[in-house]
Amino acid sequence: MKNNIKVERAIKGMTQEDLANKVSVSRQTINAMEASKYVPSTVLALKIARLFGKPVEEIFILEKTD
Amino acid sequence: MKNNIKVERAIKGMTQEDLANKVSVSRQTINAMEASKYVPSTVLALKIARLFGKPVEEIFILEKTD
DNA sequence: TACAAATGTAAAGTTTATTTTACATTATGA
DNA sequence: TCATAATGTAAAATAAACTTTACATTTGTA
Repeated sequence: MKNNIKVERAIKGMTQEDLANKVSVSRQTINAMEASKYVPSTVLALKIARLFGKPVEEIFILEKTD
Repeated sequence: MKNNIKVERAIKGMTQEDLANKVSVSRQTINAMEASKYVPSTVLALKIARLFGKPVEEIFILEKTD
């Protein structure tokens, strides 16, 4: 699975820390997510999508290997 | 977070095991998810939503406590 | 009723998400 | 250039997802 968090965050002009605070996770979690180092929970995905005003499917994209 | 998996599964006429096989998890994982015993990963949520032909947000719903 | 399928549940184990702390590197603005 | 903000990264610890095995209960149906 890949994601567009970095792009959406840039559109909103937010830092990783800003986003982390808004969705109540650590900055490292955001950083690792942007680097696709792990798959976030559905709660986190829903919060991020809601914050960015886009559907989950537009931000998190399944890949063939998933 | 709550979810409508049980309802959507009934609409499709699938058993927990059917669904488990389709999204490559164990039947117990589906059973526990339906009982909201834990929050699934985003990959799993995307697979389930795709299978049901509905957006993630229609199947997984954030609550105030999230 | 009886049998089978479906569901519920539980415990132990493995894997993975997330936190915390800490430091190094990179960008940016005065 | 200097200072500071932002980002990258890493290791250790904790929490949570998910698996496997196993059994009990419920439900549908012949």
